[in-house]
Order: sequence, then C-alpha cells, then structure tokens
Amino acid sequence: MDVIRRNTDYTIRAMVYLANCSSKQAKSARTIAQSEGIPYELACKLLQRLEKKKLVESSMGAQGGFRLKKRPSAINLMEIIETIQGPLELNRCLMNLKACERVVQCPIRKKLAKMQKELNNELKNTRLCDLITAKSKG
Amino acid sequence: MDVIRRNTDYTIRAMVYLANCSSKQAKSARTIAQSEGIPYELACKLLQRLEKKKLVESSMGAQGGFRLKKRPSAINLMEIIETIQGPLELNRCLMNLKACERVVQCPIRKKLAKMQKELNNELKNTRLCDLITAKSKG
DNA sequence: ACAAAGTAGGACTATATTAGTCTTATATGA
DNA sequence: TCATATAAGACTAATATAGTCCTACTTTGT
Repeated sequence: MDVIRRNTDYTIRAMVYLANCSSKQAKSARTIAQSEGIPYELACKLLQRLEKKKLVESSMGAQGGFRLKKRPSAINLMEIIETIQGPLELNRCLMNLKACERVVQCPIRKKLAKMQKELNNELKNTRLCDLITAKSKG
Repeated sequence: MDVIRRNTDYTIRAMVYLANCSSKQAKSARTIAQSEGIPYELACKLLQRLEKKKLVESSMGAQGGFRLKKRPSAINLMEIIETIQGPLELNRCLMNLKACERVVQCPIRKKLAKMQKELNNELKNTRLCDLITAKSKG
C-alpha cells in the first residue's frame, strides 16, 4: 500500500472496532486482533502507539484492554494515519528541503504541495464516526 | 519517496532536460545521466521504459541517443509517473478488489477513491511544458 | 573491415522500508 | 498466587526499490 499502508489499515480497523463497542468495557488486544485479522503482537504495538497519542486509553491486568479516549466524532483519519506512518508526504522534497536542490523540481513541488494540502484536508475532514455510520449502510 | 519515487523523479528530470533541448539532436543516455545526476546504467533503463511507452524515441549507434517523441504540451506528468511506477494508488484496495473484503474498509475506500481521482486529475493537467516554463521563472 | 559510440535488456546485488515475531518485564483482578 | 493483560525493546523476515554488471547488438566514421 502506498499512502495507507497495511499497518495503518489494521489500525483504522481497530479504531472502528472500538468505536462500535460500548466504551465502558475495555477490549483486549487479543480480542481486537482476532476480530480484525491483525497479528496479535502487531496489534499490541499499534494500540500502544494509539495510546501514546491519546487516541485510546489502556488498562493493564485482567479485564484490561483498550477503549477510545475521545468520541468518534472527535477523531479524524489524518491523526490515525499519522500516528502510524508519521507525516504524509507525496514527494520527499515537500518535507525535506535539502532533498530538493534541483531547479527542475521546483515547479513540480508547487503542484505537489497543492495536492498534498487537498489530501490532508480530506483526511482531516473524515472522522471516525463517518466510518462507522457508513459501515451500517453497506 | 512516497507517491513520486526516486526513479520517477530521475525520469521527470530527464524528460524536462530533453524538453529543453532542440529536438533535432538526440541526447545520449550518458549526457542526460551526467547532467541530471542519475546513475548512468539506471538512466539507460528509465529511458528504455519511456521509449516503450512512446514518450521518447531512440536511435542506436554513434550519434544516437534519445529525444522527445511528442511536443512537451502533449505529455503530462501522469503518464511519466505511470511509465515508471505503474498505476498510482493511494490504498491497495482501490485497485485490487480482492484485497478489500472487510466491511470496514468500504467507507474509507469511497473517500480515498475521491481523493485519488482529484490527484490523478491534477497530474494529468500538469504537462511537461508547464514544468519547463516554470523553470525559467525560478 | 573495424573501432568507437551508442542503445537493449536480462540477471544479479544492495539498500531501505515495512511487517511481523520473540522475549522479558510489569500490572491487575479473582 | 495464578491467569490475564499491557509495555516495550530487540530481533528477523519479507518486500519493494534502487543500483550494478555483463553481454549483445546497431550505427557512424575512418
């Protein structure tokens, strides 16, 4: 996968899964992993990263697990993606000015920067709740 | 690089280089490679791929080399990118339906498909001549 | 005819990135 | 105190990308 990689995909699924649960009861990494087809050890890591970014909260020990820390309407796709992949970039030179010393790249860069901005906006405007609602439709 | 990878970047530079030349005289792969900072052997391969897609034409032997096969206004960024990287995809499931069996991906897919379309349009609307003109500005 | 300057293209190697696993430690509840 | 959890670093595997090597073939000029 390019912009949305496999681990990100796993993570989005996990978040949607949590969003569909009653938030009272924490879900264990194992449950989430099994339900969403994510390798268990990997699910642990991904969930830990979500926890560090305060997208979910964890409780240790028996009956522990993970639950959303915010309402689904307060979480957008962009922050989930960036939690796992880091900043999204269409072309390395957009982020890393040193990589762009060639005159030729500049006009391209301008175009790409515009596209990048539009992409970011779309992703920010897509909230976790949008994904849940849509799910029930089809 | 993500959407535009290094080899694609090399290739765009090579095309811009050719666009800036008088089309009468073929430029050797070696000349292009040196001018644009591309490893020579790699430049050969990239140019060969452009040739197969009829974006450039080659002539063999001494005094041979490559030149654009169409006017710079008749070549867009999208075709250059796809010649090197193949079809652009934001998320694998957009292209490969089998990869998307999970209900959860569907709403995401819809969003991504829209973004993908916009991106494609931008890339198609950017012609090689746009990159040259912009170059002279700065 | 032959040497030099080119492209053509397959096979191979190296590098980087991403995904996944293993292991050990620690916390909690019954 | 045991079973069930998370925490987290180190390691390995898989994949994708970039780059190199080698041989063959073509054209031009002498």
